[in-house]
Amino acid sequence: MSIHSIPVRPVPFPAVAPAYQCDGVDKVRLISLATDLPLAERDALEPLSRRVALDQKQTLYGQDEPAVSVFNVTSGALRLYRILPDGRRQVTGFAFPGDFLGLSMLDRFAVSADALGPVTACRFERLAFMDLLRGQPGLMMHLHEIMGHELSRAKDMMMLLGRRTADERIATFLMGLQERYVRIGRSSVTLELPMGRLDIADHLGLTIETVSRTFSRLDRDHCILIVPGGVRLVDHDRLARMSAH
Amino acid sequence: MSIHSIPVRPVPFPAVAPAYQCDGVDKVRLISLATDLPLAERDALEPLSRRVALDQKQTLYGQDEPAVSVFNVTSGALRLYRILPDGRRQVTGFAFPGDFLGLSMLDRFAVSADALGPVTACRFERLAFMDLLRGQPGLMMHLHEIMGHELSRAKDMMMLLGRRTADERIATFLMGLQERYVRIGRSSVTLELPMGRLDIADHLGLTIETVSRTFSRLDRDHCILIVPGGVRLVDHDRLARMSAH
DNA sequence: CGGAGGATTGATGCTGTTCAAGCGTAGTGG
DNA sequence: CCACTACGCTTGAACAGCATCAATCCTCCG
Repeated sequence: MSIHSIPVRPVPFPAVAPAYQCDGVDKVRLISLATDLPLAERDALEPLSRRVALDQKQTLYGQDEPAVSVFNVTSGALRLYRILPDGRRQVTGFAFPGDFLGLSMLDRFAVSADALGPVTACRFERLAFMDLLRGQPGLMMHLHEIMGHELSRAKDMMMLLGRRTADERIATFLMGLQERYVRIGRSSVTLELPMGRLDIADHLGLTIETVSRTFSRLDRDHCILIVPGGVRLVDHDRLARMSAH
Repeated sequence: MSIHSIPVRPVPFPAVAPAYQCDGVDKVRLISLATDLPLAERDALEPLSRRVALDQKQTLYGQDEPAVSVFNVTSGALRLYRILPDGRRQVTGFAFPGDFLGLSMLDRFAVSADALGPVTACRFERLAFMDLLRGQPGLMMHLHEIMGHELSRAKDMMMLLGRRTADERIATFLMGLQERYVRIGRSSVTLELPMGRLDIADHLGLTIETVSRTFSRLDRDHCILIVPGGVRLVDHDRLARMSAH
């Protein structure tokens, strides 16, 4: 088999070095560099934190469990979801490096969270975290602001789930994911999709078949290119028009 | 026409005295008694506030407008919504006495808010409000918690919009509204519906026709009783089962 | 009485679901 | 190296739930 017969199979996604390793030599940074937090505030938090590592499919916490911890994701991706008694599932979102989980700091978790692949995060004991915040109004404000953005995205999702077609949902999802990847400094030509089709379906309020069909059609129309483990956004403009904000 | 021939038309909903009048004699309480806030914290806020009054259909603020204010509703009801360029609308929620609006305190409002009927609210200048919070970590925490609940309800909405049938949506909506009315101390036998069918439809991701048909069917099945301006929840258990949490 | 606006009801159609089969790749063991 | 399985994804055909279009009704109000 000559070197030229190597299949066109695109290169796997370059492994992004976990953020906590990017910082320097002697000091290990636990809180993801992708966070919105200023350095000083991260420094205030770090002493409280402990590392956690999860393998694929392991769960970080379950819905309605007592929320003893707050988390900051440092590498990998998680899915956040709720399940109805009869098994119907709504994936409320996905978490990536830099994201905080459990920020609302209620007594119990509002959703379940499990790992889509290997994940590292740092964990804060919730009560200690809250004590710290009481003395750091600036940091508290900042976390409040982050939560405000989360709430705003939740309203985007309501619009998407309540009023948009399948095509629009998929397009919006892809564009949104790309935007998020850019913010955390990942290459934006090709989108890694660490979640499966079923996760996407349960996120967008569709079935796996509809997701698959829509992906296929977008591929056929040269709007996207389906590659193993992700998609390449080919016709960015058309996607943007479809997601029609 | 004898007194007995007076139509069975139920009595109009008893006007709930605006909360700010319930407080005492010499001191006018601006912040709604229905708030979750402890008295001491309300006292800290009040000096900053100014009353606002709206007539039906007047708007309190528009989506993407610079958010110069934060509000606390004292009487009446508002609808909160977003609109797509092509006119599709998602009503993200309704606001009742005690509710805070604009609590995420981002630079711009995430949704539009307008009055479903006469409304009074109290307005806080956002920056002054934030300054005050910096000195009141307990109050800040409290508002954060309120926002946490809002986020949790937003996730309920995602589940509802993404995964539930029309019947379930209506049942869940009615049960949820009742629960809210109970919390703010309103009679719970008969539900006032200050919003129109179209508002409900745009809230639940349905069309006005589907909402109307579902209401009619529930009425026919003696599950609810449609009365002018609202509904009476007759078969509470069946509704609860339909909303199937 | 007449008009306006919201709500209801009916007939029809479409989008996305459901059910079912087939495909591709990865992993395993002979 | 090749079966064999497992799992996720894709594709097709038929169906259903809700949307759309359109007409009518009801109630409030001038």
